[in-house]
Amino acid sequence: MSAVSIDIISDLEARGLISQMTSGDELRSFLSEGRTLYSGFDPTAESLHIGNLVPLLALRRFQIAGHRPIALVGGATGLIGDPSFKAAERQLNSNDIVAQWVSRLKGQVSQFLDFDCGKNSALVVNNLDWVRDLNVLDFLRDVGKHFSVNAMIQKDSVKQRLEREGAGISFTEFSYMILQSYDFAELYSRHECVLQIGGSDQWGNITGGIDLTRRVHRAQVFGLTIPLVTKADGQKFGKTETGTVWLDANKTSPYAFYQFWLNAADADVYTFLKFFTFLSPLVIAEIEDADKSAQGRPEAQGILAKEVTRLVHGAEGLAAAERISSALFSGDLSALSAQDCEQLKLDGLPSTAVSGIAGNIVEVLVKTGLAPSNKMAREFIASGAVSVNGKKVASDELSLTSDVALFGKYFIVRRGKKLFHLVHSCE
RNA sequence: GGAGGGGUUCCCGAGUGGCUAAAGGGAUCAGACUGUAAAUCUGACGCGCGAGCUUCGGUGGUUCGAAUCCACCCCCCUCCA
Repeated sequence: MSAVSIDIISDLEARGLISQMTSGDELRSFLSEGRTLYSGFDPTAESLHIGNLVPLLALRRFQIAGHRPIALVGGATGLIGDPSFKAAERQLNSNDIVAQWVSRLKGQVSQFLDFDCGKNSALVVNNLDWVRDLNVLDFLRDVGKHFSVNAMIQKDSVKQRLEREGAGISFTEFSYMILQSYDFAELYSRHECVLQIGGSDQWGNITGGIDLTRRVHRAQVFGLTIPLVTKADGQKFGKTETGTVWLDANKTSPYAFYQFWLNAADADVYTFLKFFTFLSPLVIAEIEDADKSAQGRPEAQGILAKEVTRLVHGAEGLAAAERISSALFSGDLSALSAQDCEQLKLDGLPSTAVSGIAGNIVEVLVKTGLAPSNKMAREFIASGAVSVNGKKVASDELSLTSDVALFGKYFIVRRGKKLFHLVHSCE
């Protein structure tokens, strides 16, 4: 491979994306030529979530810098379950389910990488392809022999499971590290893959792979980990009231996705820009300076939401998200066309179909989940928190009838500042 | 196996016969202020329009009346063996 122009390590450093790496200076000079690297994604759900985005985008960053990324989908490791820093043993998923998830993740992972750019075109692989036919005796003799249990039980990632009483760890999960290590060695011999990246919880598994590759192939390979995304207020990143923020548009709509980023705290937003966008650290610093000297609303959240939504859901997904957002939050729903209303539903605004007359506002609030009970619904109305089609609801007696509907059939019900629900009659 | 302590509304945690749907704090939600922020302030926070109804590990009991007393059972923690 040829020399590369971008010093990827410096870029990652400037973004705060490096947690740990093996032999730093050596790795840096090693990367002055185009190399092959990989990161793994285990199928633990039917979709990746925004936490997976950081290593995924890191692969992309390496690719842009001239290296060849391999996205490994863990069809084999996903059958075992990574115990790293997990408090308890995991439930095994069936072969069918995992296989299904693997094919979904392959698709998702692929949208972030370039598969047609010459020498550093990306690759997607499935470790089941080389683990499936491994036989137990060969595995124990050829691979297992290189691992010292004494060393394995020293790893931080499994320590609490070994020490905490009541938790425990099965042999199955304990073997996970070996399996992942084997991947690295295998990718080295198959594709000259010399670097593995991953979240900081993967350090133990990565160093395991480095050791194995050295022993089996007498080759030096490297590892680099990325910090976990944390929030300034100490809360867990990537969750909302409704749960995990997924990359799959069917699980988290582009609108909801966009809103998630738009609501990033000031204390987090510049870090997120560095982590989740390809804007240069310099540009991000400029944005930060501008926001600081200006008063009022900062620009950063808007830029972040725009960039990440476009990255994950494309220009169309972004357009939909922006359109819905401005319609809902401007309060002026009169600008919406009948088609827009239909579109809102498709774009992922939570919606409920009702037959005939939608009914009393209290019932509607409960039915749509905007209020947990009639009592609460009345309280929300009394405190002026509810509006229908942009008009504040003044009485519990309001009925949603066609004469107050948009285009005779749509009601955009709002509770509080940011919660919307589309009610539409279905005939 | 022996001795002690405990299980209260989402969480922590008061409450030891009526004034207790149950103090206080946290979380959450709403309103005001703002930037669809933060901080702050106000309010709500079992269900019911309401009279009222259902809650305090479980099941029975005492009582006009129990989260509070009694019996048995289940679970958790500490100390001893």
